[in-house]
Amino acid sequence: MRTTIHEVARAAGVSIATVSRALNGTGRIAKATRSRVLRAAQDLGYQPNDLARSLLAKSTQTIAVIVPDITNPFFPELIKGIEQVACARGHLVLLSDSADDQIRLWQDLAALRRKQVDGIIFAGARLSPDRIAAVTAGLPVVTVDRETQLATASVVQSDHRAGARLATEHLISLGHHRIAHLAGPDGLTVTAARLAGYRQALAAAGIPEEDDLVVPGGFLEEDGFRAARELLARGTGCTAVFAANDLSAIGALAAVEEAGLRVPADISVIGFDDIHLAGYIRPRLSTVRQDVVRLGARAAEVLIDHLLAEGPSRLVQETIAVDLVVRESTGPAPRMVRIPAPPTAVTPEGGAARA
Amino acid sequence: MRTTIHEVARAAGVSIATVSRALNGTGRIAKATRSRVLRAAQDLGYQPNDLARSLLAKSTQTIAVIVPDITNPFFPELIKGIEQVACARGHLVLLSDSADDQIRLWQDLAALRRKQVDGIIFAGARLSPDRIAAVTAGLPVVTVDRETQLATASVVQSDHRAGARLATEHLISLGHHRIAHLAGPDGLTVTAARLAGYRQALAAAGIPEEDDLVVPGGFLEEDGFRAARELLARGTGCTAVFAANDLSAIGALAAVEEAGLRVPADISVIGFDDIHLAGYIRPRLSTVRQDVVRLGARAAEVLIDHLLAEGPSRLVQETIAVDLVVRESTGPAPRMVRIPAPPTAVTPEGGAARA
DNA sequence: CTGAAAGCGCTTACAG
DNA sequence: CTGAAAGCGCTTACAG
Repeated sequence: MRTTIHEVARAAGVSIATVSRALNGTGRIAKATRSRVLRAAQDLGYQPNDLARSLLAKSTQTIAVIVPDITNPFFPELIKGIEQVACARGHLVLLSDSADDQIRLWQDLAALRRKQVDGIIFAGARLSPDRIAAVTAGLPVVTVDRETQLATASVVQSDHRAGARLATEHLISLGHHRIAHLAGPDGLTVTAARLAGYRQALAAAGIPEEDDLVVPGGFLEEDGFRAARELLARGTGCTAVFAANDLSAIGALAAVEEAGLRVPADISVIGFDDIHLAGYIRPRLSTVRQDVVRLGARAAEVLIDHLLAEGPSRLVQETIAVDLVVRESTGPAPRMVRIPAPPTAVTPEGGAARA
Repeated sequence: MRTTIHEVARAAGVSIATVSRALNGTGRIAKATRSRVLRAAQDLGYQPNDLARSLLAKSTQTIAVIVPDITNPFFPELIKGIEQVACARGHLVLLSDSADDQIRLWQDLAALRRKQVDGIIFAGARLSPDRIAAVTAGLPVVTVDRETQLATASVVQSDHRAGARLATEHLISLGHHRIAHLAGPDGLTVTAARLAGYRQALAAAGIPEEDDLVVPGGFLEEDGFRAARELLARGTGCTAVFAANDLSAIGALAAVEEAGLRVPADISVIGFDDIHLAGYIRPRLSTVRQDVVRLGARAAEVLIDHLLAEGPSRLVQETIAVDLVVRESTGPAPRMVRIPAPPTAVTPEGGAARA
């Protein structure tokens, strides 16, 4: 049994009210009483029980973070940023890695509410705005990478569109005309924003879009691998690829090599994110850097500001700038386009594949 | 203001005790009353407040997970496993990414206790057993990758020593004699265990150890990069490198390439972990696979079992097997050893470096 | 400056 | 089967 305020009160010979005041430094209290109480608390190893405290205060100093897949390197960085400011501002973080599983998400969300979290950071969610609203009803919410007309949520996100434009313009400036895009997962605003930026850049350069050059993909290595293989099999003669993110770019790199082509001599590849590994793999990956830790930090700051504000606070819509990082995976467009022999492309497992 | 049990009681025309029983399905209750209460709760959107519940129950159904750096791909996988079973068994996860910062760790640990978490999973901690004991006093603890004589903690971990032996034996079987080891961070039992396995394999093969071939490193790409560069500069003529983990192996790969050597033709490199990317980078990384998600799942299971057990439960000491994964970064020892010109090795930034 | 009392939102013996 | 009461561990007016 843990020591309670009653034990401390008895040991110090005062009432529990006095102990509470001494410990919290609230209200007038005699110096002597105060130190007597402090001593007693110390001696007994007393630790206040936040459950009781929170029950009164109607605040738990806890925020929930919901992510779809903590295994994707984007989210740990985001969480790092969130944790940093949460800790600094006296909050704890309750984590749910469930957003990609509707059942579990629902379950976790309910549990989180019952636990009386003060607010929620929703990252990379595939939930529709109204469902989010329904579930979080009343709780302050900050979404990351999820533009939404949600009347109750602030949004913090990187400037995906500008980043995609940057990446595409970089390829154009290297002389590429036939530039492919391996898109992100369906139904995410990030996916749409990056596609839009890609299109914008093409349009601005007067390069006509070709449907064949946009391939559905995803955020994992295997998504990029598959998408790139599909792209190569189409025989579009593209000389550059803008991948949905770094992981898919790395998958694309593997597919290109599989096809017997070289990066960047035959095909340039650029990603998005600038994960830590991007500078270590060969060829070093050109990419668009987003400051994910800062993104998380800002999300937490915005949320905690909401919590501190009396009444309904003004919602925030914040966009964070991104940078182009040029490394080795992008280079000048080749004079002559080498076309791989698609029918018998080798799979990574060593077998033969047919598109 | 959220609806409380009182509102529901009034709406259903019963006492709060009855509401409680109806909602929890405990005790005898008339069918009609029960459904009347359920309706009312439904209509009012009633959600019980777990703070009050936990105050009585002396259990919050919440476990804390403490990691040193969530950005290291090992930990997200671990957390994924933990989350899966925690969720399945009705527990929530409170996360603290503070173990590498003593101040914050201390602070978080205190906050976690006040929040009345039911137990703690301590992963990759650099804290001494007695300090852990002091802080967690009384709480069930499971440590991951941290053998400790801690009388109060169970341990779940991969078989690092066996894995290191596997990796080293693999290199030996390829004809390598001069095998280097880029060690992990100082003071971690994982580091010691992997070093021990490496030594065991050498000894078993009758290969004498050389101090020059063991280089202090770490778990990050830059650690592996630096360590490998240092190793190359020593001119030891080694033909194979067993790196502390995959990230450091990838750093080593970069350093080897920097020095103008080829992998595996000139030098073989093997890592530890089998992160998802290992099969996608070029050359594909040979490594030792540990099932980190399972590790996390087991840690959570063991902890929750402790929570459910009446009284002090028997501590568990569980070791999970690992596998050798051979890909492309390891190959036969070269006939002739190529030695790089150390004095002017090129840095990744393009400048000249001196060791 | 300090204590007795009420109350946060629940659960659970104890009566009836 | 149901309700009144006590109590979980605190904080905070309200008196004094």
